[in-house]
Amino acid sequence: MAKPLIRSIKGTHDILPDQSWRWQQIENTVRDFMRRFGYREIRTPVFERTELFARGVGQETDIVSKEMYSFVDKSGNNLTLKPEVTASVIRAYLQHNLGRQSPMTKLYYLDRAFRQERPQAGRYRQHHQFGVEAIGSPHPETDAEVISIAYGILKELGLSELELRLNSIGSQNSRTNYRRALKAFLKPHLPKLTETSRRRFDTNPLRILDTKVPHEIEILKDAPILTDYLTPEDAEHFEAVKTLLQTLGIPFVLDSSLVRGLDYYTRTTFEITSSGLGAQNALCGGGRYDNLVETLGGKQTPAIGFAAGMERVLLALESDTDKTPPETIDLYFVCLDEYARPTVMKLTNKLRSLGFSVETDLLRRSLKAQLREANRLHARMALIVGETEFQNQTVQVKDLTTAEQKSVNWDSLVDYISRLNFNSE
RNA sequence: GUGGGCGUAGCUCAGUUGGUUAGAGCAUCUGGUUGUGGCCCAGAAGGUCGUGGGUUCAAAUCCCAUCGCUCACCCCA
Repeated sequence: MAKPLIRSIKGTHDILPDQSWRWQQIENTVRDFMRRFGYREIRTPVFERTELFARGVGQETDIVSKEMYSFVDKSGNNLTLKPEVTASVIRAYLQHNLGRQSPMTKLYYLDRAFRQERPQAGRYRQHHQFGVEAIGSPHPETDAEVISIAYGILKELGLSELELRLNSIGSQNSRTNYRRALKAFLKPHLPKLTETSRRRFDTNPLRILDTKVPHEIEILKDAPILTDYLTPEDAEHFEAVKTLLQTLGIPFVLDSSLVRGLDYYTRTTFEITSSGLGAQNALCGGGRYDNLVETLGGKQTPAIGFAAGMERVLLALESDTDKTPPETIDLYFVCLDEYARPTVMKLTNKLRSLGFSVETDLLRRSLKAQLREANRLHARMALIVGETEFQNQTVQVKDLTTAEQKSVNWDSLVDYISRLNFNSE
């Protein structure tokens, strides 16, 4: 009767020491990139009032209507593990009046999101994202800056085979025009459409463009194109974004079917995909959301942002290269004598406080076992204290690459080690 | 929610048409003379063959169920 093991929740994963160094690498790159672009970190709680997402992301979206982890707490509050982070960031922006401090607010985050979908390659129930929100400017330079951050980070992380897909879904007026045209076009085809598409015909016809059903894609080939229905202002904005991207040397392809599943988007939408990622090939998605701040109770404030999926970045990187972690330590302190242990601990901590990475044996194992361990950890030097050394107050310092060994007094050990140059590999 | 594939040691996998003590490599541990790592050699430890039923003299192997993992649809990071 073995006790049943408790496993991690489906669609969630432990990040073990073998992998965590990769995550740190990405996080460091992101943070440094954001610093250079002048974005400051914001951290928001893992859960929020359910209403925030219902209002912000949109009641009709799949995310809100069927994928959220929602629950009622002991006080009767309706709460939800955040399924995306933009709504939380804007909530915080409004709650703390960040817009009053300066007319332009540039924020970034490293966070997690939760959605109860069926897991598959590149899609998990808990996933990690990094992203930015640039709040306050309606101008195309902001769009270009945000896109260039997304593109730049992915490039800097070492990804190739990237494709930036770009579209404009226009403002409210453009979409009203287009919706009318699209519905007129689709009406005669209605009987041939799938049930979901027929439902969307009434609730959200633009989402029909997202279909992956072959015969629907065929029908939609002749559908009116949204960018043809943009108001002059929206068209001008879109042109400016494209020109800026060209100036910045960022290649893109136009994709008029790029609608995206969150209701708050306006004007510019974009996605960066990576080939060789399987079905979930979007590394990053984002766009402008000029009405969200107002929807959440603030005054009309234009904004744009993106979110990138860290798990997918990792997947894409692995198919690119497979580097091994650069794990190595400076010193391994071998102790063979029971009475010497306190002294060895003291010297070890002394060296650690000076910045050296030092390991010691915690299992009271044999000399042979300890040296084997030192070797496995790729220690540069082994320090050995046995009965003789303890009595003489010395340490054997052994270079593990050359096997040379030297006796050094306790008093001069720190000096001796400090003089060694560990940094020249 | 719908479909496909897969579940044998920590990891990667063998396992003949059901047949007796279920194997290998890597990793781990201990030794190869008394206090010196890597390479090599020897040995050890580690598995209720995902779980539960069924068929059979006999099941890792066949059947059913269940759970888990995985991929795709859908959706999106």
